[in-house]
Amino acid sequence: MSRSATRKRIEEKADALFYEAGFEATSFADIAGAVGISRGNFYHHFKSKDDILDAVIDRRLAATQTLLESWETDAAPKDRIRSFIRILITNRTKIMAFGCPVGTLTTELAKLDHIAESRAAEIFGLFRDWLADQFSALGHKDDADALALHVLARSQGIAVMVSALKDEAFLRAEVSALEAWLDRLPVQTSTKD
Amino acid sequence: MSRSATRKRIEEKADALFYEAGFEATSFADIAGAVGISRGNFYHHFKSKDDILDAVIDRRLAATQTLLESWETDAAPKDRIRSFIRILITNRTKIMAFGCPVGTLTTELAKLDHIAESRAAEIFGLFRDWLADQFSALGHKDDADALALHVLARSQGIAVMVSALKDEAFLRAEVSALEAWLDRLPVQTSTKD
DNA sequence: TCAAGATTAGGACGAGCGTCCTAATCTGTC
DNA sequence: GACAGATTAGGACGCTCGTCCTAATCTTGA
Repeated sequence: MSRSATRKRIEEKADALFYEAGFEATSFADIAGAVGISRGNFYHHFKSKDDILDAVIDRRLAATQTLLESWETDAAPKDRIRSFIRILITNRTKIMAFGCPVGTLTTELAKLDHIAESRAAEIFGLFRDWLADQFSALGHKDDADALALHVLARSQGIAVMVSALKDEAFLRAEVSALEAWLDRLPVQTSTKD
Repeated sequence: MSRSATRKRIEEKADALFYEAGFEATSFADIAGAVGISRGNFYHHFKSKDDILDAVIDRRLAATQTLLESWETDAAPKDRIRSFIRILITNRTKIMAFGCPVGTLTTELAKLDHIAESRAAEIFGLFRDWLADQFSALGHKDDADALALHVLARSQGIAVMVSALKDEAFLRAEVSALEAWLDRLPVQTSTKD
């Protein structure tokens, strides 16, 4: 198999395992077993475990970019923000089992005092900036960033609690509450210009 | 040193290390080094690593009970809930570095598929029930539990985001927003009886 | 004082970890 | 068809893990 194809398959499986079992708890043997290659073959593609983590974070950054761009088709900013909130519903099964992939990875890397922590947190940065753009478009130029962080925090809180409670009704109730908050948010048309 | 005193010291250090480095990443050698005893001596006090985890969870359950009881001195239910919210301010340094001890432990144990996950989640249960009692006292009998979970989720979200952002200003802003939400919550005096 | 039990230190154990090396196999080019 | 380089499998490495064992030391009560 070609170098790039194998690399990609390793990244896919590593991504899933880091999410479902955690970075520390996932061994080379686990990834190799999932991919179906030998342990030794690994170092032809990645020179260390941290190297795989970097690739996984790159992957997630790219996937996030693609996701955000796909929502640009929603004309109204509020609908775009709603698309973000709705991830919780779309991915509810995985979130109930393993939490949010972004939040849980940054949390784990923070405890491990891992150099890649800040890069993992950049995924939050993408969501943050994109959400802030939407709130700006709603006329909330001054507090766009604060509103973006508020939505992120609310979403993270729901993810943490639903993975602890394993309660889908709670998830749906809190998502509805967050959407209601968004609906109540006044749309300010620019007074100047 | 007496058996109980050494046990207690082990529990204290294990508790701190599980919080700051994670359960999986903390080894017996780490705990032994922190306590100042030999590795081998461990098994006179705890028969396995899971056994220490159980003791740490017991410790946290008891500490949570004590904390909740200490807030019973606040006469008004809203002040009691405010005491809960203010943990985020009080423990801000540790939360910024390591997240919430309850949320991060349950998240890690969920990924590890560890038997103790449900016991760790019981700590959330204590906060949940206590908060629900306070909302009931405010006259929100029907949605007391939902309101309790809402406050828990908001707090968890703040903890996750602040540990990713390392931004105390964000923490304070979100705590203020949550307190403002609490202030706006109508106090309903019972209509029957 | 001395026996009995509690507590301790230190190391052995098998297994698994991340890493690295070597040799075999595959793939594509002249 | 043969050679060169890419790709692979498999195992060795040094280390650390959780666990367990044994022997030494301390504490306590008769």
